[in-house]
Amino acid sequence: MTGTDSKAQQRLQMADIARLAGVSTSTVSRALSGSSLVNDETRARVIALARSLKYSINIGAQNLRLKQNRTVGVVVPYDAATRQHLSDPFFLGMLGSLADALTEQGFDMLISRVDAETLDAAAQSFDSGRVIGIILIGQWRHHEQLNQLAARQVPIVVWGAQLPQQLYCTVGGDNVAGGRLATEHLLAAGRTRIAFFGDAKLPEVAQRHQGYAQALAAQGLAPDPQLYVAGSFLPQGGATDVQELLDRQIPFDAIFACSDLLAMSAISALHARGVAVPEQVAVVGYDDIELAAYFHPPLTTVRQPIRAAGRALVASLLALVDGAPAPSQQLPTELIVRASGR
Amino acid sequence: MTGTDSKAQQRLQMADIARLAGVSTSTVSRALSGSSLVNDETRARVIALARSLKYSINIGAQNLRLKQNRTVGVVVPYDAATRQHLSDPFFLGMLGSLADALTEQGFDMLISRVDAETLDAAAQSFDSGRVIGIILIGQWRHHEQLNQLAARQVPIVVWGAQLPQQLYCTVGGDNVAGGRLATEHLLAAGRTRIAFFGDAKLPEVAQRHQGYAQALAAQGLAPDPQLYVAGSFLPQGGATDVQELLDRQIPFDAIFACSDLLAMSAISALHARGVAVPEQVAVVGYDDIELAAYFHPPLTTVRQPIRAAGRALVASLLALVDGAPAPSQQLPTELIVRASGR
DNA sequence: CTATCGGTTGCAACCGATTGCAATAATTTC
DNA sequence: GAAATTATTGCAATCGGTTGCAACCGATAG
Repeated sequence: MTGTDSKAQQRLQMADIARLAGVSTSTVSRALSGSSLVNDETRARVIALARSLKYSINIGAQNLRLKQNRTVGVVVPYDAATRQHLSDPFFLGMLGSLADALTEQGFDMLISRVDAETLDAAAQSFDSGRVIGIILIGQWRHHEQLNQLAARQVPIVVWGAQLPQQLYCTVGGDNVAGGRLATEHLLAAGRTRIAFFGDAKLPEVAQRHQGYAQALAAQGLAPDPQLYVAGSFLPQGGATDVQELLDRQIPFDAIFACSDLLAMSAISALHARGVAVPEQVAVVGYDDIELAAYFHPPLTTVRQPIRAAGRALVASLLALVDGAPAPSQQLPTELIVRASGR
Repeated sequence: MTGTDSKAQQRLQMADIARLAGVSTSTVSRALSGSSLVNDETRARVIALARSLKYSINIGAQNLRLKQNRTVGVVVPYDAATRQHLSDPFFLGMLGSLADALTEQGFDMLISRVDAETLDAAAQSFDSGRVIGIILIGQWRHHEQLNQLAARQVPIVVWGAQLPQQLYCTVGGDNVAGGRLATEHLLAAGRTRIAFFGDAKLPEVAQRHQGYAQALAAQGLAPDPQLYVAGSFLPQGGATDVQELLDRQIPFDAIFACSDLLAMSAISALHARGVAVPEQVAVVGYDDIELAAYFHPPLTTVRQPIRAAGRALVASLLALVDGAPAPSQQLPTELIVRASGR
């Protein structure tokens, strides 16, 4: 049996402290909450006793009575069909940043991996009063479901792209600008056949592609559909994408990859085929994960503002919970120039 | 204000469903829990009503009444001094694996980042009844504190190395074997000056070093202290380690790095200095993160059994919670041979 | 010596669920 | 047709805290 019930071992509770201190639970409660309605001497005695016994107030009971809650749900959708992890270090960074921002505000973080197809299940933790709101990392293709949740008044903030007719609040990087910056950099390096790696069915990628197209257009170039490769976000994605281009003998002199992982595996595949990076093919990634600077060659990439993102997501969610409006926002992205994109 | 209190918007509760269905809360409770004490027709009506209103039982209240709890705390210690993330993808993998294992068993996962120095704070979520037990990733140097928690009967399972006089339960890879496998592989490739990258103050690393020494000894070699470099686990760690060896002009023809991240950044630094990998210096990593296979050159590494680890950690914790003994265990590690170690 | 007052404390109701037990209605048995 | 049995349902206590209100204390004032 999965032992979740009481079991023999009694947990210490307020009544125990009260008995040992020779006062009522009311007094203990007041003493521990710092109410001015208790004698200083009594308070000191109670607090000392509680501390020495490592007594800690039962948060469940307290929340129930006070109708409050300081837990936020963080949902990471995953693809149940392939049972694949979101193995991108970018996600860990985001998770860490959220954890920092939430801790800073005194909130706990309940993580759930939710089958991307039944996103509705995520809201259950809200309906059951488990969490006061939900932060969702990775909007993927669930625009419609997210709208429904928002319409149901579920406080929810999503990391991703801002879309038309969107009822929910998003916080995201400026993907169009990111795509433009990356592409402009490659163009400035004299590259013209720039391959685009990323699945434009995902809103964020679509926006990056838009920036890519803008930058090309500014040089009087049109995106070549042959250079668009909608590989997956899996690590091996970049490698298979490269292979596809080479196999189909499509000439290219640069790659803009929609994640650093993609860029790294692409570079690795190029090396394996004897193609020099950046001499023959320049590569720009996206995210600026920590390893990017220590890759070979060091990765030129578009930095996502992870720390700011965590704070912004949390701030927006708390605003929503308070009934305040939380407008979607875009955080600035920045091109980090290293060797791979030259 | 951080909006955590009730607010105007009333949450639906059982009494509401009861009123709308024209029955008492007792009946609603029984209907929803599938008790045989309600008329089938009534149950159907109540369930339909609850579903259509998206009513979900308040878990806090239910837990209080039933004295149960299906939440597990996952603690990731971090270094408050440097405020640095654990940016290793290995951690994300572990987190994902834990999430899977816990979800499978119907448990929720509460994540906290705890200042590594005040690990005791982690136990607070247990003392307050928030979680039924704690899984800690990364034992670092907190052996003593962990022992104290275990002595206090806090159900806790740690991912890490098994140490003498240890009161708490650990689940870990077989680090000695891992270190031995890696080193044997390098020796078999004809390397003899094998540098060791990793801080042996960490128990897991110490064991890997032990395996390393064993493998050397089997060939009649002794570890050269000059080849031991206790760099940090940060991504740039490998780079600085390499630099140190080169600067001090210590000859070496191989590196055994205690994480793939370390290995990758070391390789990258070697490339930058014009040292060919694996021709001049062979490198073996540790963890087998997903990117390892797509690195250039593809990384030879010791695979940590992440999926099994998640399941084992959860199983041990649940055993502990049930009052059953949970012996520490070591999971087998495996050498994954790719190009970097040849 | 009694009324008043500020400082402390405890009683009891309540948060939203669950469940033993009693009450009621429906059904069976004699 | 009355008694006994069974099927449903609701009442009220309970989980571990919090808090309005009343009670109590010694002390000061009149």
